[in-house]
Amino acid sequence: MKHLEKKFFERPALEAAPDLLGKILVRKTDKGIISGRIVETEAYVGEEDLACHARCGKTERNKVMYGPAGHIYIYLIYGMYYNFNIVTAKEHVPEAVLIRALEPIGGIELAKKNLKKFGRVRADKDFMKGPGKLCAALDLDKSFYDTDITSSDKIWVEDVGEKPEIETAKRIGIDYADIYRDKPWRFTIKDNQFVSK
DNA sequence: ACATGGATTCGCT
DNA sequence: GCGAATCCATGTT
Repeated sequence: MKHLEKKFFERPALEAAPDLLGKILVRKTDKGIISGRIVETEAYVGEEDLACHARCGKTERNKVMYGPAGHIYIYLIYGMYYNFNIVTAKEHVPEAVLIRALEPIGGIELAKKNLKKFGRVRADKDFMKGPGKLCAALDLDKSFYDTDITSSDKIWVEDVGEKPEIETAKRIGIDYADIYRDKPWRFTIKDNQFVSK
């Protein structure tokens, strides 16, 4: 097992997003370790991509996307859920990969406890399915904004050498994005039950 | 200062 | 399938 290095993220999101499928996301808390296999990602590709938060240029909220690859872009959406992204490409190029779903591997009881603490979300078998629940289960919040995932000891990605069969689909929840809403920039592991709808 | 709306999820119809 | 919950960045008074 090796941790993904900065080099992995220093390329276009459209290449890094499908490559992250089958990798293991590991979250180390003071109460224990939670891990899961990445089964669903989406690519957000720069200012031209109308679904990307960088579509209106650099702002206080999205500035980390303009920074170095491998840093975490996490933000609150709809007042109650966090979304977890990893910045890709190079500095000044605002691209990122959204992690949408994990297949639980380790620390499942701890993850369910985190969800329960979060309150609004049920801790059922789909507890890492969907970006909001995923962040709640992993106890991720704004304090991880701009964390370097390639050097942090609290969260990292491991390469287990798996090459899953990949499917592409349209992205979710971006109906406003005009022609970009139909781009096949969502990547999933084929036939995996933990992929969200 | 205030109004607006979003890369979501749940629960009810 | 639709509305509510609910925060904060952003754009407009």
